Amino acid sequence: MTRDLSLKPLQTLSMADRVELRILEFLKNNQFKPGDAMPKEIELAEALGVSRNVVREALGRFRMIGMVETKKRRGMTLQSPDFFKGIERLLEPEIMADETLEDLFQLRLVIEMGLSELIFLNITQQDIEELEKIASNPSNATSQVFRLEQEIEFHGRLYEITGNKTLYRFQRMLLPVFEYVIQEEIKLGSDVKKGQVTHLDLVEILKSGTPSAFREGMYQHLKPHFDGLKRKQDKK
Amino acid sequence: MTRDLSLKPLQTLSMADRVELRILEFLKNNQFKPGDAMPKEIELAEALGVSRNVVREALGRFRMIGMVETKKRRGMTLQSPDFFKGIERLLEPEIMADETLEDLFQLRLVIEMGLSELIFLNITQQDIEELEKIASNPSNATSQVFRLEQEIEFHGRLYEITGNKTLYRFQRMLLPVFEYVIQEEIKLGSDVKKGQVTHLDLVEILKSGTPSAFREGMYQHLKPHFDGLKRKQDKK
DNA sequence: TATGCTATTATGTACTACATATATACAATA
DNA sequence: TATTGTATATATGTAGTACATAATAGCATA
Repeated sequence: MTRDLSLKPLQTLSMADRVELRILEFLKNNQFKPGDAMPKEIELAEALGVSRNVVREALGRFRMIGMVETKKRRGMTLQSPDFFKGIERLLEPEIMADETLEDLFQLRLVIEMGLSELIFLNITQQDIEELEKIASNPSNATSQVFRLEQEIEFHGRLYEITGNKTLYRFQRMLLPVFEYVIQEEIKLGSDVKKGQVTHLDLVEILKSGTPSAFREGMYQHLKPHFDGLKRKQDKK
Repeated sequence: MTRDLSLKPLQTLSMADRVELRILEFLKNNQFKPGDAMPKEIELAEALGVSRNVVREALGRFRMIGMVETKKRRGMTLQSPDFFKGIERLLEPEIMADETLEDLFQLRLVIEMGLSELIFLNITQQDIEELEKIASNPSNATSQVFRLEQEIEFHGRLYEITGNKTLYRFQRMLLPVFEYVIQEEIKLGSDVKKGQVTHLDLVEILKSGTPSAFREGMYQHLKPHFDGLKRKQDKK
């Protein structure tokens, strides 16, 4: 008879981990808000009974996402985090596992399909004109490189229009992944077709259409990518 | 005459920053892949001509997103990053700026609206049955707390069905924000109405409908939240 | 008033020493 | 032989000290 031996994961947290939690707790309990000044590293270290080293390691994580800002003599201040700031630099498609790449590629498609409501909520006449200008650029017809550039510019503008900075940063972060995956697809010989619905078509919908219609248009525009997903799925 | 004095931001990167870049470059150039063993801390420090301290600070950032894993005597190995692992712990709505909270709340709505294609691509008969079971739970009728629980369980299952781990983790990460924002809304007295389309309605669409129909259903289901966005927008 | 100097101070970096955990090998035991 | 115990080597984890660096504030100076 074999019993289940999975007793306990028993993950002992490192000092830095625990310090991280304690600092977070401290900030919450004392109702720190963005802009507030934080205690000095030494004070934290002494209060927690650990070396300044460990405190710095914990603080480094906060710094990484912009949650604390440090200036030389002035000390540290709490800030509203910018989650993607730190990650952006480390996102190297070449190093990542294929599954993660695939996940992020899909995530981008998902978000793009969901933007519609926010866009219609915030778009101005000027936005539409600018989008039209981008979409009308004849570079579209020439090389594949230029087409990719326009692709990025057009869709980037859509994110900007939402007025959601976090969202915008998020898509900026995903850009390298997107490009990388596309390039790999091209290398593997699958021809990346253009969708039936062009950027200009999308602009037309923005002029007089509904969020719902825009979603459908966007789906058609992205259809080649969705078809790609479908093919991969069928293989399994 | 006033000239433009904005010469240069002149952001001097810290040692740790530069070490971070160098290590990343090193990994890329040598085609490191997830699972590969990395050089020891001391080796890196000596090779780069910096203290082990600085190397550790840089490595700490990699560790934070699970990009390197360290074991005691064995050293470090490169892994595929899990971006949200490190961030998850630090995401404390109480501390964040309202704008960021609002951004993340919107982001969740956006993703939810965009899930449709992935769901239809992956859903199984069993998934549908489980969703129906969740949606049929009578707790729905009772307290607001139970309703929120079901809400989380139902939507969480939708993410799982996509088979996209990154996406699933992402929504898990956003959960506290979502709950927090909802609670704040309730405190402020705005009655959080239920959408016209219920979870059971959504299940029906999954049974025989199309991705497009599901998107529209989801919009109706989330409509109270979108209306909330609209109200805020109108105030400006 | 504007500039230059100086002292102060909190973070940034370096270095050393030791603690801790674990892979590996080998011995001991049944 | 297979399992368990023991020893050792080793890379990371933590501590502590010292100094470098940058930025603030105050005062002095032109």
